[in-house]
Amino acid sequence: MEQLNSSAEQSLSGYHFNSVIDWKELPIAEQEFVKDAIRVLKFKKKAVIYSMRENPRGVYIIRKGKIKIEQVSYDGSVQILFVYAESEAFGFRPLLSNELHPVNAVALEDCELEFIAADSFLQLLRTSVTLSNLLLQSLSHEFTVLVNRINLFAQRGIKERLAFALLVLNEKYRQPADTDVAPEIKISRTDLANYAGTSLENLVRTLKFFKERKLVSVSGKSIFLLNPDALLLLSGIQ
Amino acid sequence: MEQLNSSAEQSLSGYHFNSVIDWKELPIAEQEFVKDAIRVLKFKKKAVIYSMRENPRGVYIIRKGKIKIEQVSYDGSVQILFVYAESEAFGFRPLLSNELHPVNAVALEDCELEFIAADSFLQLLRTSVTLSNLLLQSLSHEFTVLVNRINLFAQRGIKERLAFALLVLNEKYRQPADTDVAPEIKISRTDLANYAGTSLENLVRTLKFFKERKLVSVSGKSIFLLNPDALLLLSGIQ
DNA sequence: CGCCGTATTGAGCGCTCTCAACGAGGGTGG
DNA sequence: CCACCCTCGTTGAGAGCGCTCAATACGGCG
Repeated sequence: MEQLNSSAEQSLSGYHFNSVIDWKELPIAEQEFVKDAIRVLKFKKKAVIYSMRENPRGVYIIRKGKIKIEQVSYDGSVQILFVYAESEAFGFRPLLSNELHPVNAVALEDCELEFIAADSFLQLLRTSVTLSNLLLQSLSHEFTVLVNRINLFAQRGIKERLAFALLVLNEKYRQPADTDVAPEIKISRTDLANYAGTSLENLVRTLKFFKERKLVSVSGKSIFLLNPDALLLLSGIQ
Repeated sequence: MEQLNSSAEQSLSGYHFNSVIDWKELPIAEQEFVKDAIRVLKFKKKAVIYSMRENPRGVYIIRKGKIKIEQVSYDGSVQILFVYAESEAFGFRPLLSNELHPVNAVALEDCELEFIAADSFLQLLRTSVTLSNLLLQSLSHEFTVLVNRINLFAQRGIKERLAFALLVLNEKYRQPADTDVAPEIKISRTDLANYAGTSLENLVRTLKFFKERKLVSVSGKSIFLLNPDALLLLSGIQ
């Protein structure tokens, strides 16, 4: 299982990103600046961290918990775009392009977030070439990922999209030390449906299809991938 | 018509980008560096500028003509992701994130491109804070655009996707001086289908639907938008 | 004039959505 | 402690959208 996992992981690289800003790469002085600027915020499960059309207030870095980034359309349909896990940063992009938030950020679990206010972050950015380059590199990679995802949504059916969604979530829910254990993907059916871009009913049916073929196992709200390689094949992303 | 056009244009901002690097914002010395680094390349219609899985060779800026960025899946299906027009830059993102090209770039018309080799571009980037910031701003905006497009493809039907596609192309095909004339969108049905993410036959049918409702007019391969505002409503992106 | 690539139209099928009913589980108040 | 409710999950049936296959029309070019 573990070897299979890692092969799936590799093929995913163009389809998945960790939005991590590695502060350790900054000069010491700048690291100190960051350390001083950080405040810690706590959010309960389902709490809204920010909403669409708000002004961005700063950068958030996840210390503990997971959050979802979603977009709600005028007709009420919800699309979950990303799930961020420990040590990932979010909320800063509209700061850079001077726009309003295009999405909601909502806590999937109880969360502890580090927060750096917009002015501190932008002040640092103006002076730090290293930070600029880190962000550039990260944004460029994410561009590739998003392009691949557009293709996925434009061209692929639900089985493929769900297979893909599960593979990505499998990485997000992996515990740092547990590379050799199948992660426990703990997410509501509704959220999973909105992430895969389908209806709740269809999601349940497709999940059942996967279960019958021993690709996943389900116990309560938790999903475990039994055969990531087969899912990768199914997702048709290679 | 013109007022309608400009209102559509505004609402499109979160769904559309001009990938322009404004060299004029750089210090004079850097502008000179760029000027010396540029070579001019010519490509015939349908010529491939670069292909998926190739190493990125440098930055291209369009002096004349239009190009399409497309992704081809293992099953042969093609998704056109962007169309770039005069003065837009492309091909540099995988340079920044040190990846292979995830897409093909193909000339839609006979083209004249300015080319800056990878090492020159990266050398400039290492020293130029202004360039870093320009790119950061641009990439962040594009991130927003892509996020919105994922939503579009994941949640919307063909009418909506085509309406949206036409609105974006309308901007791409607009002549610089002609803000008061409906642009002539000159693109093959197949390309348009691949851009809207549907089959050729379905595209033709949907286009006919638009024609019958006086939303567009067609003469040969050229399409003119008669009622951008109605298309905007139809696309449901407001 | 005939050929080839492109565009258009029709018919039938399969996937996915919606609507609707039912089941399971957890929390709350009587 | 149990009955109830409320949310979440599951299953079934039917409708509609969009796809594929196939046939026909159009238009430029040799």
